[in-house]
Amino acid sequence: MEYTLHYLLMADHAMVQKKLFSDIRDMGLSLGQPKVLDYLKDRDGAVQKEIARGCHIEPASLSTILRGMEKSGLIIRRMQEDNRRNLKVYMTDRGRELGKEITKKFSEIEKKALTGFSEEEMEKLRSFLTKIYENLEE
Amino acid sequence: MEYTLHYLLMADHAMVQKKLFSDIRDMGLSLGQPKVLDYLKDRDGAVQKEIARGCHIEPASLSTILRGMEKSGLIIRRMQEDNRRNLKVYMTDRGRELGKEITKKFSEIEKKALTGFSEEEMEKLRSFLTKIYENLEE
DNA sequence: CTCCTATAATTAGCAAGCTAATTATAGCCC
DNA sequence: GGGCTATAATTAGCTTGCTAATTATAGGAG
Repeated sequence: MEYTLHYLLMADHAMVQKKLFSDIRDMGLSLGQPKVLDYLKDRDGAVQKEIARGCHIEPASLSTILRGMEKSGLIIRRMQEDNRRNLKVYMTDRGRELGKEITKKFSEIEKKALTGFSEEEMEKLRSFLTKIYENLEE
Repeated sequence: MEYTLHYLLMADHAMVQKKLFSDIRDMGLSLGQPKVLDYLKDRDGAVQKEIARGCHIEPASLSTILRGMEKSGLIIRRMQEDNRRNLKVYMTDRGRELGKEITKKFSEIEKKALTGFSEEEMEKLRSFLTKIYENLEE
């Protein structure tokens, strides 16, 4: 049985989400939040528009996720005085703390996923996935 | 910038979904339906449980999708007389027709995604993605 | 200054996906 | 047969994600 690329991507993506789910839940997070914490890790203070692009979701989707994160004290949003349309997003201490756990969890999953891969194969895989993105982005 | 596997998978998956979206919409389908049509293509008459497993979604999620598909005349469900818990799912002519278009669409996207890949690279990619799934499945 | 357009974020309404709980049937053991 | 357990599907309630429409602000052209 020859699987399509679409099928394989879907399967892997679903599997990774599934692996994440229970731990995420235990941390009191929902599934959309980890990617935001991971993004903010190195870009604290980013504007919503940028975060959405970096997380590959629409600004409207991000808006809902951030509302929940703000409510549960993971981030705060501050309006920019020089341009009142922009909201910069900052992690709270709690957010930063959970962010670290998420990062650790991501790398655990990645390690397990890549069991048996040589250094060279990992590099190839990464370059293939990047190339696919670029090809479709046109 | 070194991206995590999780990030790259997420990005590619999101991009493929995005590419599908508009064409899917034009065919009158919603995003959950194509994978089911694609699955049924070679397995008409499968039982819901099997379809869910093959599509990497939960039976509960499939249930909702199938309700919509039955309502719009893409499939019919028939109870098995020998085991009244099982529902076999059959494509209608309309379903089969749209299934063919979906398959074509999938391969168009795949072709675009793999632009510049050698035959050997495609094979490697497929084996990597399969391996990742198996590693995580444990 | 006013109008027009562009941009950032949000809201509304929908589909997809999940878990947990429910319903209905099956199968086994006494 | 009666009662336990297992299994297939559905329903309920939630979050994520989308598009389309709305709100608020910015900025340029006349």
